[in-house]
Amino acid sequence: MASLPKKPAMSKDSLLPLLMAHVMAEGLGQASLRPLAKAAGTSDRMLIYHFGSKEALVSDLLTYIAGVYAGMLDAGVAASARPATRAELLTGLLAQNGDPAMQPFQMLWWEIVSGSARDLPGFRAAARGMVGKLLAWLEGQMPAGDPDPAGGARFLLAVIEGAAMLAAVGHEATAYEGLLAGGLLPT
Amino acid sequence: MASLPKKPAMSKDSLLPLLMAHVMAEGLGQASLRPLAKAAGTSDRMLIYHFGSKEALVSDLLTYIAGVYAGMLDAGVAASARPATRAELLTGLLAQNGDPAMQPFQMLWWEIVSGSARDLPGFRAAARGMVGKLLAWLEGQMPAGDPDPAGGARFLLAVIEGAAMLAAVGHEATAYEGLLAGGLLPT
DNA sequence: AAGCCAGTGTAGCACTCGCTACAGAATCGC
DNA sequence: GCGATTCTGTAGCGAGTGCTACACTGGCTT
Repeated sequence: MASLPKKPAMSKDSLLPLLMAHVMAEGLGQASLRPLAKAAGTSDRMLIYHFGSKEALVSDLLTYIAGVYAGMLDAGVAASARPATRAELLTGLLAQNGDPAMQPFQMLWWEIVSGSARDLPGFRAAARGMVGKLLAWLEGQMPAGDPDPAGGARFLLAVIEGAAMLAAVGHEATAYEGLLAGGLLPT
Repeated sequence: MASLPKKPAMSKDSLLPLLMAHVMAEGLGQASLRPLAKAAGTSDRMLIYHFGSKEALVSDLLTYIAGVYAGMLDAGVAASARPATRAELLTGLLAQNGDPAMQPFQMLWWEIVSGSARDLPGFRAAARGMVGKLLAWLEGQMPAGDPDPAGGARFLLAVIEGAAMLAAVGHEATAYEGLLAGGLLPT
């Protein structure tokens, strides 16, 4: 016999990817149980059954999303070529953030930041974790001979997040001009 | 007799400050008509009457908030002493952003950014306007002998917004270390 | 076989949502 | 005067909210 003690046709683990997909497309704030359930092929009844409450569902979902994000970064570490300069690294990061494929994630990210600023349950932890993961990844991406990889990664993190925010409000040109004036982009 | 042509006991102009106060305290996403009306001393019925729809109300409210923000900056221009160096300016900005009194506004700001990223009606325009105003103010605040006030202001804008985001997710130490490593803070 | 219990569907509850219909009240131009 | 216009209160609608009560299945243990 296979080792299925009961008959769990669905579980948190099987639901979370589907819920994440829906939240990516529709947003976190507007997500209510019935649409979420429909996207996951279940009923609101079952979501409450598995997660206990909507609040717990959102919290679990944020944790899951943070994990997926960490996995994406880990996968990217193996694939990407180590840049030679900070400017080169920054250019690549900006290009990646600007990629249209990343936009749903960017939208979700600002919702998470907003929830974190208001300290909604689960948001702060997820945001902290994702930033921490990004920072660690960034340290590993710093150029080989960099004099201060740890500090430099933190500096670049602040800069790219600032640029991302400006882009989110339609000031991508301002961001570019700023980074240029700061001497952070290749000449 | 007083000069009341009709009897406009209330109007958009009289309502918007009260609505803004409520939104500052409670958040923009959770704001629904009945609580908003209660905070403004009216009924949901009247809010719809004056603004036409909730969407229009939010849009008008964002425009109003952007105006208030611009006014605050203008008032600050007259009062503040011009800093001598970029590092000094940045230090002052960080201190201001970290001020607990600014926190309700910071929370609201990230909600506006989130709405702008999703392109909700009115959000992008308000966010753009506020950033534009902040940028202009920042240019005026740049040190007297600065070699590139325009570019420098844009650079500082990206940096402080990145630092503000990191602070919003509980990474204020990371932001500080980054700015330090970037040589942007006084030694 | 008997009982148990995790898992699931149906129906519904109490509530809030944005918005509207309808009726009054006050003030205007005529 | 008197209709018209502007403003405001009461009541409610239809839809959606998170969540629950209840019945029922099917496989488990004993």
